[in-house]
Amino acid sequence: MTGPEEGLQVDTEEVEVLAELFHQMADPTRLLLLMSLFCGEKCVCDLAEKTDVSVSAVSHQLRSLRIARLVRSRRKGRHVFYRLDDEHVRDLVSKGLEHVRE
Amino acid sequence: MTGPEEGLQVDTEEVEVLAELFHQMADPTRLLLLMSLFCGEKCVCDLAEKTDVSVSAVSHQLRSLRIARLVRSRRKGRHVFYRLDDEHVRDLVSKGLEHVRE
DNA sequence: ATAATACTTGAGCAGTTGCTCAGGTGTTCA
DNA sequence: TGAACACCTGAGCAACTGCTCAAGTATTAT
Repeated sequence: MTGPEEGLQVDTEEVEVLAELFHQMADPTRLLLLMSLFCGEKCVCDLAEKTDVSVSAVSHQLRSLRIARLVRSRRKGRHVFYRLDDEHVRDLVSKGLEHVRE
Repeated sequence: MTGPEEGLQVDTEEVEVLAELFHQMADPTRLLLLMSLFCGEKCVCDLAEKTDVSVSAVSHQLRSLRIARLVRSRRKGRHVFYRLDDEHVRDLVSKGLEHVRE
């Protein structure tokens, strides 16, 4: 009745990796940062200003997102620019938004 | 360069609701429960057995998923059967799985 | 009524999270 | 070189999470 997804086969590690992906998107600050990067790369101080979160807190969260490979960074002079690392992330957030907007 | 999603407009409450949705899918136990419900409704003891988590822990997590409207329950005799409340959840988990499987 | 089964719930606790604060690194410019 | 700017990082702490345990409710069977 549900199509080809009957009997979905997943191992424990796969579930944990997936949970970690959702975990990264499960915090309002990190989610806001990801959404802010939808329209292209931004530096830390821009992100801090737009999200109204301290530079330090933003940096901590970006580090978390970077380690989890949801964002990528590059330095240009004194600024470090962040961008989404993967279009899947954009898809997931968009799908989620569709859901909460019904 | 990113299409119609430039300048994505979201208010604070919307971000928090979306974060809460991802939060529900961010725990390995809850995620496993959701995946177990992909092929149809199951009672608590079946879910506990299949996920190898105690009945009490499963019940606590199902309660959380129920309050967040990711699952729905119905009693039939001594058993309580749970099922996904929304096809969006299936979509999100499937999309996420695609991502972690590259 | 009594017992057994299936599930729920509250308390308590160890582990985790996300923030601030203070100090550090890297880069530019006078 | 030294000051200013942009960012990173570790420590510490209050808040939150997910588990177990013990006790509860709901339903069925005898």
